[in-house]
Amino acid sequence: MKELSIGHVAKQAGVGVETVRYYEREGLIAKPPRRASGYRQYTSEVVERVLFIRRAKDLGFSLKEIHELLGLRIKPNATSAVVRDRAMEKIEEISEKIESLQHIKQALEELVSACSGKGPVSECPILEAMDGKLKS
Amino acid sequence: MKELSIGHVAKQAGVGVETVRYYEREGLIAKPPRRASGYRQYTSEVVERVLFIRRAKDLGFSLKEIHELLGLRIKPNATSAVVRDRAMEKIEEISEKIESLQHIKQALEELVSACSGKGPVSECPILEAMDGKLKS
DNA sequence: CTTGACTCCGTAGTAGAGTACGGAGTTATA
DNA sequence: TATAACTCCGTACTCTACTACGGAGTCAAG
Repeated sequence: MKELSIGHVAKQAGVGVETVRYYEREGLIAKPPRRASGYRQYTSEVVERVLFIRRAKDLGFSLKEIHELLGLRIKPNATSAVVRDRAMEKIEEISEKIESLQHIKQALEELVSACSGKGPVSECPILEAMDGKLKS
Repeated sequence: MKELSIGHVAKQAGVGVETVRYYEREGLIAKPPRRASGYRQYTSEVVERVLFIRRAKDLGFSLKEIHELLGLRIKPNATSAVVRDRAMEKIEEISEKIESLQHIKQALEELVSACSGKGPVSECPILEAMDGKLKS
């Protein structure tokens, strides 16, 4: 567990220094201790956290949702039904996302195999390849 | 195939009228024919298209990426290697998204089952439940 | 045939998520 | 120890994706 400056964190997480400061302001990462000089002093855990935020953002979660996601924590035994329910909602939401992505992926795969010969033989855009998959 | 006004399209796709016009301006949906009065005249296909855009946006694709996605079309036989490659890139990208979502889902599931007793018994937030899954 | 809802257009405003700036102090390395 | 690179902070700017406005024309239900 080495001590990291904000620049090191940023580089390791693949974001800009300003982004790290921004996430701190927004409460997505904890305010780290400071050196005498006022410089922020991180441990490598924060790198994981930033990577998680980035990934989740890429998956269509807003920072607000990510905040919620990161805040979900359950004390074993003292199982708060509220938190549990929030977590289960999230799981449901994520399952739907996975399904949608699988549909799009399938459509693209059909498209790549030259639409497997079926359908109007002219152009074959992705939406046609998706058939009725849009309903789900 | 009934004729739809912009308001009907918007309602059926669950977006605002302004959003439909915006997508038209951005080239995400085709400019529809107009009545004598200048009113836009749609077929229900555009509803599918808007639904697709919405779904894709929810999955973390930008409108620019969605534009590309919608533009992917392969003429069977005249298989343009370029388009094919773009499609395969997208497939790869989507596979990664699915994997990430599965990791987050898994972590949430562990969390719901009270972190299955392992790890520091105190709080058990999502990042701990994700172990080293962040690497992928 | 009226009248309330709908549509037209261009322009302007907003929210979310960064990104840039600039002057002053700090740190690492040659 | 000099000096380049890094960090501090607050504020302001940018980009994306809408969302609202307003006045004038159009449509459709009663």
